[in-house]
Amino acid sequence: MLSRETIVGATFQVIDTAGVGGVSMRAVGRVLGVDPKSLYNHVDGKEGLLDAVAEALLSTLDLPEPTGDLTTDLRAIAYAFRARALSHPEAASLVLTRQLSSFEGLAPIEAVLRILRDAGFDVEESVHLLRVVLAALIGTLLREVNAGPTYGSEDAAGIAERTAVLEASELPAVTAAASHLARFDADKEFEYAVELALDAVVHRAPKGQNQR
Amino acid sequence: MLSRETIVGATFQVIDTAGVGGVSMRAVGRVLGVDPKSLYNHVDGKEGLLDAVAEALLSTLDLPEPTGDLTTDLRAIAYAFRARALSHPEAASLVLTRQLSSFEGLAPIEAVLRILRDAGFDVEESVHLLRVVLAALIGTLLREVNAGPTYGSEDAAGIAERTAVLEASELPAVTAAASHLARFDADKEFEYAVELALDAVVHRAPKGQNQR
DNA sequence: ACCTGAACACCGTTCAAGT
DNA sequence: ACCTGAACACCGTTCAAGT
Repeated sequence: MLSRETIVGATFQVIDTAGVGGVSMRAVGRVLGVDPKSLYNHVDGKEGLLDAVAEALLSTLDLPEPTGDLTTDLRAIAYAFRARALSHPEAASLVLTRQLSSFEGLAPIEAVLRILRDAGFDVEESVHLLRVVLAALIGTLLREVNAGPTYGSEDAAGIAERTAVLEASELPAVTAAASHLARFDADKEFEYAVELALDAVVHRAPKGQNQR
Repeated sequence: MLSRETIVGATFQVIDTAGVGGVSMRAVGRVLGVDPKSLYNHVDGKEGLLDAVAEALLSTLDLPEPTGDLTTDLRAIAYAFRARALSHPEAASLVLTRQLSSFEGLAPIEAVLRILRDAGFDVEESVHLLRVVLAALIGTLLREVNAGPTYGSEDAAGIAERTAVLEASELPAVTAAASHLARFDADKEFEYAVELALDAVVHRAPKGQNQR
């Protein structure tokens, strides 16, 4: 018997081997040895299936226990989110890109709002901060998964080639920065982004609270 | 006679009426009254066509004249970028999402690096800042175009409905912030994001420079 | 240099009929 | 309640043949 769960599982299988672009009702049906049309009994078309995949990914995000320290707690959530998104790199763009309205997506939001509230932010500013920080996180992760492992810091030949291309532009600032632009260390970039975002949050925190 | 230019133009037509999802070689061919296979003489398949569209959008970004003031100049670029991305809202996700390697994409990068360099940042930090700020910008705009006009601040009924859904979650911090979470004013969110990012940049700027 | 006919191997989805 | 046959209206792309 078919079920929503097994269908989502089969979709992960397709995504892991053929990418999100490889997902089709027919491909998923093939994995399950079932007619693609049967899927419609459990899932709301292809869009609904992809939403279900994104939700499955988010729902297993385990939120770290809060310590009471603003930056420690926000940082922990950011890293947990990244770990989850990268657990199926090919599926990451789904979580990052879909407008999720399900309950699944609300737990992390609750966690972040609670931390900000405890740090003394008022509700309105908390929502703004939540949105900017999340956008920065998503933008950073999106670049990371788009760049792919090809863009790693290892591949010396690739770096040399990209440096050459950048220098060929003859734009002075680009040329001067070429060797840095050609390199991309995902871990370091993420760390830099998170620390910058945390700085910005702390910088706006009301005084006399527990953030330091 | 067909040309790359007319093909890209026809694709914009398709995108503006049917969204990115409506783009197909056949649909573009139909607009031009031409066999879809003919497109392959001017464009590298569908992927290449979408790249060309994104590049066309970026290439008409006109960069504001620098004034020499760090925040003024970065802010001007951010707003110019947004205006361009939103000029064809349905096409925005292409510019925001594609890994562009063309010359077109380098001009804005040159501009930003030059501003950061003039503010006294060293090359390595400039590249980091460029990447974080761009990621934040992209994340913010992606949300904006995904949310769509539906999520405007006008629609009182929609806001009420979303507030109710959020409150139904019974998560305390989400409930407390429900009325703010249900609202989304794209202009204000963008402004907040930009000012936060600029604060973060200024905060890291070497002293004794021209940023103030 | 450019266009297209023939051809191939794909898609998502509805709906009525079966169990 | 679930599965599927028949059917429809789509896709992207290659390659050889035409002008």
